[in-house]
Amino acid sequence: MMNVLSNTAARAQEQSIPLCGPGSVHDLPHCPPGFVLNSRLNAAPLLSLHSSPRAAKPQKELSPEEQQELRRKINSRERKRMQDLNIAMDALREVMVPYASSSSPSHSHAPGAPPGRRLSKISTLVLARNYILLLGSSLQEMRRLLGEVSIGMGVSTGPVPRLLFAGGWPLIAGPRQLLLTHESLISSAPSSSSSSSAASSSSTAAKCATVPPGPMEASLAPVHWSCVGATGVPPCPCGVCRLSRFNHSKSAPRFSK
DNA sequence: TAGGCCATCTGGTCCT
DNA sequence: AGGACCAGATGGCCTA
Repeated sequence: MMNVLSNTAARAQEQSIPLCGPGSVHDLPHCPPGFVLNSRLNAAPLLSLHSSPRAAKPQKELSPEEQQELRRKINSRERKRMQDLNIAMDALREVMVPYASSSSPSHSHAPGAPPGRRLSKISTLVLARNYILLLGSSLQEMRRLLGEVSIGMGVSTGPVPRLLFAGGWPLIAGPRQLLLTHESLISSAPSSSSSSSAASSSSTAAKCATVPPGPMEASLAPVHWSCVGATGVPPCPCGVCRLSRFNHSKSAPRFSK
């Protein structure tokens, strides 16, 4: 694990050197001579900030230096954003890697992730989602067993935690839904799907018939732990379902920052 | 060498 | 208006 993580950090550091070259916009004051310049930088000059199709609005006149400075700021923000995203992804990996390594290769999505290798982003996300679904179904099963036990003992709500017994276990569907009940989740299911990133990929397979209609239903359905094909379930033709069962619900509004 | 994965740049759109 | 978010393009690195 440490190897994986340190390797990740090293590689990230190595690759975080922005592309730069003569006349290009870069944040680092030092730029390796002969560094390969992204051809797009040549094709799309920075001054296009000025003449974008969006320029219907009156744009403030900017000197080339100001435009360059603005572009630097924007690039820097974007880089920071992506680095933060990667930090979060690493944190998620750290949680998922032990789980991933404990399951057989055919059980994790990760077609390209042999054991011992860092989980790719897509593998990490798919694995995390499956893990959450498993927890959901385990919880469901636990409730059922507790119900049977308490009925057999002639106890309605004794030592059994009320929340658990009543099915009121807090289910988290999003930052704004930290304490929702089962029922409220179901009623709000269409608007409480995952992030917009997942939503964007979901748009490609809205007609997928092999996936459940909503997040709650998905969590209640039995979880398949393998890539499609190993379970005997015919694979969905869409690109996402090839990776795992995936909920193609309509995209949710963005979470506020 | 092809393909997968990734970081970065960039322009567009949406939100505050 | 400025920032956040997104997706396309591009090129580098790594592995089979």
